[in-house]
Amino acid sequence: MSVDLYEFRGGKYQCERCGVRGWCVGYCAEGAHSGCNGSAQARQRVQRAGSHLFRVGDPFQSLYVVRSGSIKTYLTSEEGEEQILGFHQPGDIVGFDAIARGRHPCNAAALETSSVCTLSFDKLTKLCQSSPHLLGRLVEMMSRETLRLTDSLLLGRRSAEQRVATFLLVQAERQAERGYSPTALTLAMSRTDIGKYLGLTVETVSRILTRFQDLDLLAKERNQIRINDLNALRQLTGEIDSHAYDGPAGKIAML
Amino acid sequence: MSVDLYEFRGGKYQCERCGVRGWCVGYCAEGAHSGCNGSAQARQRVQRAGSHLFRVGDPFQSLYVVRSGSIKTYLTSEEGEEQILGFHQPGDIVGFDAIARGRHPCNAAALETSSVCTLSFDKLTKLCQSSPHLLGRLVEMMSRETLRLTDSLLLGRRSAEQRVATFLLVQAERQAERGYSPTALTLAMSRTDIGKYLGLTVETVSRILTRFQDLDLLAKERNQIRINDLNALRQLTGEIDSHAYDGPAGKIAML
DNA sequence: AGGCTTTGTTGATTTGAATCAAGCAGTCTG
DNA sequence: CAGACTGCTTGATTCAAATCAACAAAGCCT
Repeated sequence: MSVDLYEFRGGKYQCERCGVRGWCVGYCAEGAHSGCNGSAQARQRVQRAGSHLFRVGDPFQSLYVVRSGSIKTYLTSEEGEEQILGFHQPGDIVGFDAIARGRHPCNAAALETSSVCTLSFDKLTKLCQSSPHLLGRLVEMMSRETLRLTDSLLLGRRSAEQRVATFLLVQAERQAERGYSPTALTLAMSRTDIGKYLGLTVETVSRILTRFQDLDLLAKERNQIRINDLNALRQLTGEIDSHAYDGPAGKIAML
Repeated sequence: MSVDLYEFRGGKYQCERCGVRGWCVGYCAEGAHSGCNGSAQARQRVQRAGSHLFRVGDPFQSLYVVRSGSIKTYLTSEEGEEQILGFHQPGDIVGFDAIARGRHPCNAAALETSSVCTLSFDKLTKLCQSSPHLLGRLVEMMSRETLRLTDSLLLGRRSAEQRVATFLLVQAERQAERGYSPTALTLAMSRTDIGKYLGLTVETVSRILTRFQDLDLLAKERNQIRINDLNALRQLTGEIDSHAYDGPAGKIAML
């Protein structure tokens, strides 16, 4: 079985040197832990900017682990308006929402050139039978997804300013988790996409960002944002419970 | 092991005559399906109106299956404002969001006298090792939860009128799923709670309900709502994709 | 380079829902 | 039973964000 691993880019060997393996269910599924004698045969795949991993209605075969780049999931209303459900970055898993009905209930597209690993869901569940560790990991990741969604849900009930401030801090925190500077952000998404994600218009997002700049909380230049005052921004979120993305023990708290 | 079943109210015997067993992971866990030789030892428990199943920060031990009545999950912001995350009815499972961090990230309280079954999560995961069917069911229910949250998320981006109309239709659909009339609703929650759930003020909810009544879409009297024009209401939602709660094949579509 | 499109910013105006305020109908309580 | 309370409704006013409108800057083609 482990012969297969080398037949696909993204097999065990790839996993060993993958930057997100510590987070990755796929890594466990490759037999990294005792009690597992199979492989989910993760296949690595490159997505060009704008290309789709899947679209609404596509039959569900596998979960996707983002290895590099970023992916957005979204829905389009019949009036043609796009609603962005989430931005997914390295280490994130996309596709849990498709399990229940066997079809993807949303679209997923790459925001920039990205690579993802494809995890066969059938194989994954079979492997869960022999690996309690993997099962725990899978269920934990799904639970984490409900936390992320709950956070987004609550964010939708806050003011525009709070939404934008929170968005920036979450981006900062996620960069910090991955060892990048939390103050020098490179946004992979357009202002329009930020608006579609936060449930605001582009104009509002733009206005708030310039307001933050005028207050010297940040400096912006195209998709580069330098955060000058992380604490002030944190005040503005009016947040209590950012419980998602708490990965390596909320690094940003110390910043 | 199966001796235990009768030591708790809600063991196998109870499950056999439980109205929600068709939906219930607990029922599978009680050995209803081949390949399962253990029991999650579901314990039935009665909750008085207003009493809590758990509160934010409580250690996570088990999932809860609603058998009768209704449960709300909510968070309270530091300003003391309540945000309702969901209303949970018979057959629903509460607590998935606690798995990731081992603590409940929200509160759960009964809206009326309710009974719930407690499913030990430890035992459940152990049983999943021997029962692929149970594992599939658990993962499916968790996926369904992400769909529910996504729907709530999208609902937050619609107009107040669309939110209220959608809320009523979802309630109607859920009653229909359980064999009750989809047009004669008995709301377990107050207007205030509806507002807290939809991200609107009580006043707005009240105004919209009276507007619907003035348009002869419904008749309301206290917590009793009779829907007169299901189709008109459906038009008002402006909805595309109500993908959650599609249980027994969207019965309401035929109404 | 010059035209074209896309993306972002800024300003003026409108509007949907919140807020503020008051009253009413149940129902709880001493 | 009176008074207080709670839940619901209705009206007047305010306000935050959407909409409408214009323009600037950056990328893209030939």
